Amino acid sequence: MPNAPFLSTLRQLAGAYQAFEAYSSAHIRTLGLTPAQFDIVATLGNTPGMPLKELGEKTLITKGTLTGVVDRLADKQLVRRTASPSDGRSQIVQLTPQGESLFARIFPAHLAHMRQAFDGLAPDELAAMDASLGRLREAFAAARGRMEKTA
Amino acid sequence: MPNAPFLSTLRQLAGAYQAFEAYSSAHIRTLGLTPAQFDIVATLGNTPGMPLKELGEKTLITKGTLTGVVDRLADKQLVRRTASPSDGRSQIVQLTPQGESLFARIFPAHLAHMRQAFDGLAPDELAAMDASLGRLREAFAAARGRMEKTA
DNA sequence: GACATGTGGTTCTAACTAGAACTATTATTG
DNA sequence: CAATAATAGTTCTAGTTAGAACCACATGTC
Repeated sequence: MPNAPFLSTLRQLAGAYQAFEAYSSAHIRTLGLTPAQFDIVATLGNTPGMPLKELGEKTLITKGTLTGVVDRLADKQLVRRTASPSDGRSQIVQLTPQGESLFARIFPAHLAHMRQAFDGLAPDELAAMDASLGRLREAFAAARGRMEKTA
Repeated sequence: MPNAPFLSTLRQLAGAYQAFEAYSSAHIRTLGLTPAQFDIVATLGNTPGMPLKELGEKTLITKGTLTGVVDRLADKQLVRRTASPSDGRSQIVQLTPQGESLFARIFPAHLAHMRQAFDGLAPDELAAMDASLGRLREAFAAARGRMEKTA
């Protein structure tokens, strides 16, 4: 076990993410959305809309999944699809008026809820976490790049 | 945006976890298992087996999900359920011989694969990440505790 | 020992998930 | 400009996911 110290880091990463997810999504569900749906509403808020492709990049949701999530939001009248004028393949997604008003109501509430979790953490500690996590992501991305080259 | 520095930390956390998941699961799939299935085989490896409850705690998989994942592993003859002698409600899960041999084959391979991602990271940097992630998880767990008390 | 309460697992539902195959449109290249 | 390759979305499949309702066994209390 001690000969693989990075395993501990992986467990911590999974544990921290899981704790975040549990804390965040419990609140989001009380607001009537799933985490993925909230993610999309939050990303579209205060924007004129964007193509599905861009939405997928920002929310880290892959395109096959995204179609279904957007479908359900459209069923709820929170979101609308329109054809892109510049690209015949592309669909622009934007909030409907109902979507906008939901965003205005729940986004600040969720922000406040998340802020509470950070109460005990000092700003410089946050900055250190930011940096650590960034390097961790870089490491995985770089390793993935090496892998794909080999394969 | 700058008035909520913790949002950046959340994005980094999600991004780092996603990158880890993508890197890890791409490899696991080439080994013929899903990430959840690998998690269970890895947890049961080198143990005499354990109740579903304990397996769920170690893998962070909730019990409703766990039943299905174990079912599929049992279908593949990698895992076996036996009734607990001490508790009539409890099911002990353990690797079959095929499961043991699969574990012996793929676990070291996956460990080596993961180790590559940490190539560029210094040991003290790893230790710092460990500590940061631990505090982050604590913060969410504490906040969740406060939430449940209020609700 | 009856009765209330708690706990381990399963089942059910609705949703998310990645990945692969597919369609339609756009870009590239000879 | 025709053939080819690339890209945006959708569809399909198999699996994971959380949460709630449920069942059977276990533990507490009186």
